[in-house]
Parts: sequence; C-alpha cells; structure tokens
Amino acid sequence: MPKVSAKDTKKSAGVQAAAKKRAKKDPNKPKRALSAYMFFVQDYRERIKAENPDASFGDVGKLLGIKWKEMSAGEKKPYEDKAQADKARADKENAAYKANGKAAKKAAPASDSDEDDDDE
DNA sequence: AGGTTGATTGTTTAT
DNA sequence: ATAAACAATCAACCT
Repeated sequence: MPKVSAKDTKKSAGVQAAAKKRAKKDPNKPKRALSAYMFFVQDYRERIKAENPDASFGDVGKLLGIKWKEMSAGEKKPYEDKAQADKARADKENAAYKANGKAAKKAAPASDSDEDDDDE
C-alpha cells in the first residue's frame, strides 16, 4: 500500500478531492478507464435524484459517495465488473495511443490493415 | 525497483 | 460549458 511519504516529499498525497480540469502533459491520452464509482453513479444518479428531488449539486454528489460507501462488496461487484470492462476498452485505446501518438509520429500504414480510420 | 504524484473518469445542478 | 465534491484508478515519473 502506497503509504504517504513518511518524511514529507510533498504534502497531501492521494487526496486531490476536486482536482480535475488540469492541463494534460501527454499529447493524446486514451482517457483512462472509468472507475467503479463512475458506473455506480450512472445507475444511481437517477435514484439519488428520486430520493433527493431538491438536492443540489453538492448534496447529490455527497449522497452518492455516502451510498457508495454503504454499498456492500456484492453491490459494488457489478460496478467493479464494468470498471474492469472499461479498463479492457481503455487498454485498447492505450495500445493505439502508444502505437501512434507516443513517440512514433508517422503516418500509420493504411493499406492492408483491418482497422478502419476515416478521419486524420 | 519502489514509491509518490498528478491526471483522468462521470455525474449532479446552477450560473 | 464550467465549477467543485464524490470515489477510484492507474500510468507516468522520480528517487
């Protein structure tokens, strides 16, 4: 388990909270895979709204997290499964990313490939 | 090689 | 369209 630096390399480690909307460094990342939470929300968002029709953005968000924590491993299982499924899908994108976007910046061999790309 | 850190994912509603 | 909280994750980068 990646424990927080015993010394103090940096402070807050692991808890970025709402640390998004950040500038990406890599040219074109295949957008990693979604987390089990993402799938959980996609299915629960409507339920949360159903039980909290007047819940605001922050309220619903918090409720989602609380519910998620209350979820049993069995309940999260299907969500984790989807997360893994997306992971597999992301893996494919990742392969393409490394194949044509990482270092190689040459035109991909478009002739006898089974893959089909129309743009570019 | 191991650990840390940042970037990313999707949703909500309101401005 | 974006803002932040919610939890996960993981790939890259540094020591």
